[in-house]
Amino acid sequence: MPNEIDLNSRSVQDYLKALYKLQRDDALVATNALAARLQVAPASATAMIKKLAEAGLAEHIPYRGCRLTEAGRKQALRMVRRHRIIEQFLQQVLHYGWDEVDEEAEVLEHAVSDKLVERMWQVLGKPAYDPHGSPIPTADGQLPEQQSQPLTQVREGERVCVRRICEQQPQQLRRLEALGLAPGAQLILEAVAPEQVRIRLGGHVHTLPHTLAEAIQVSYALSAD
Amino acid sequence: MPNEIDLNSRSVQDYLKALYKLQRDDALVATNALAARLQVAPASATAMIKKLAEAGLAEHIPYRGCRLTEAGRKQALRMVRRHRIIEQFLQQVLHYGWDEVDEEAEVLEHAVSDKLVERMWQVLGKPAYDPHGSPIPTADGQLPEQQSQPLTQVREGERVCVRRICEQQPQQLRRLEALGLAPGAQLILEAVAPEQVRIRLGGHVHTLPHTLAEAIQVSYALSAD
DNA sequence: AGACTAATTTAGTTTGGGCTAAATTTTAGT
DNA sequence: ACTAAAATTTAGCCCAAACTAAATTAGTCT
Repeated sequence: MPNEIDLNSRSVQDYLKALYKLQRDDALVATNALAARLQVAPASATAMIKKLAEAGLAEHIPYRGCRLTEAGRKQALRMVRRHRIIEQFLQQVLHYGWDEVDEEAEVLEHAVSDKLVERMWQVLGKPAYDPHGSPIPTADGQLPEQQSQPLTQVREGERVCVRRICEQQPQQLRRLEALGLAPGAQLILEAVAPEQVRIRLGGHVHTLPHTLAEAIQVSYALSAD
Repeated sequence: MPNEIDLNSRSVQDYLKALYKLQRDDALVATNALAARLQVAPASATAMIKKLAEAGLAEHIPYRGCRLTEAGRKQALRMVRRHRIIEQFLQQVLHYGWDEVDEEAEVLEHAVSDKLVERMWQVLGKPAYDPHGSPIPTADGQLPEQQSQPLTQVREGERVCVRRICEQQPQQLRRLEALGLAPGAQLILEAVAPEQVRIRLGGHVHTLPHTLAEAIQVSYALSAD
């Protein structure tokens, strides 16, 4: 039943990854959203969606949208693993900066072999999380989830441990880095306002834009990893 | 005059590199030879040759063959540089073996950015030669040539220094490695027969097939690099 | 020189993945 | 409920780079 398709095709991989990133739970992803993400005309997205559905990688409900099947999700996770490992490798071994990493990884993830990815992962010490605290999917397609919530959801006055910084502009990342606000750091949430969030970190009080605070995932756990 | 062409296209890069490898001095390269090397139908090669000629990267003499222009040679050398640096990086940093390196580099050389290649080169210590002694073209497209000759051309009884091992099957490379016959090694040529070549290396005498001995470039210099 | 063979080029197709324009379906506003 | 706007799909096209089959040119042997 699942029709033939080239899983190694650059386009197929990009669509799967984009679909994975856009999908919230099992809601449908709009064709337009997918096309916008990939900088492609909506008609082109439709064409690819139909091919993915043919191949059993996605489910297509015409005029409503589409979502990944389990098989599709697995492939997508494979790409996410590649991407995260490559990014980390570029940073740690080749001394890339935050702002340079993503573009290069975007291309490389389609070119490296499984073997190369695993070698990089070994050289890095087989990490389960990348430097932002994002989990690295395992080679067999499992995603180690940690329980955490956005900093903006926490009660004021709570002491929390930073778990993860979700995808951000390089500039924002550098700002957090300068503050020492990285996975593992502890901080106290002082106040949440509609636009700003005030925190205490290492004896200093800082004010962050609300949108940035939303990307900071934290938990109440004391500090363990 | 030089018409537009995508220098970043995988195919274009492969054709340029193949042309460079096949070309001896400024002799013409046969269309068939090019097609065979790239595992492509002769007609496909013709089509690409015409595009390269259009773009000023090659010169095409219909029904006779083609050769690279200076511009084409420069691009080809850029690819050779990438290939050699990637191979060396895979070996030294990611612990690849001889037999695994080439396939991976063949794909990666089309995907990495100039920046990434230069970073790899730095991490490797900016080598001018790869582990076989093949020169790595410089970033601006110069090829550092060393004066050397095939082992089979040397007078019997001479003491020579190994400069370079030209492209060989992984199996042959491992054999030489086991003997300690690598660039920098010194040996004495004992005898050259039509099929076999006898050498003395590190106090032992070994016999090599003539074809393998041809791929060993040596010089009379005492040992300096 | 003539004629056969091998090499090369031309002509016409295919495939993947884009595109625009037009048709269709869904959604929202009154 | 009806209609206009927005989203989506269909239809038809383009381009790069491969292919096969047919036509052409070069080279060699007698």
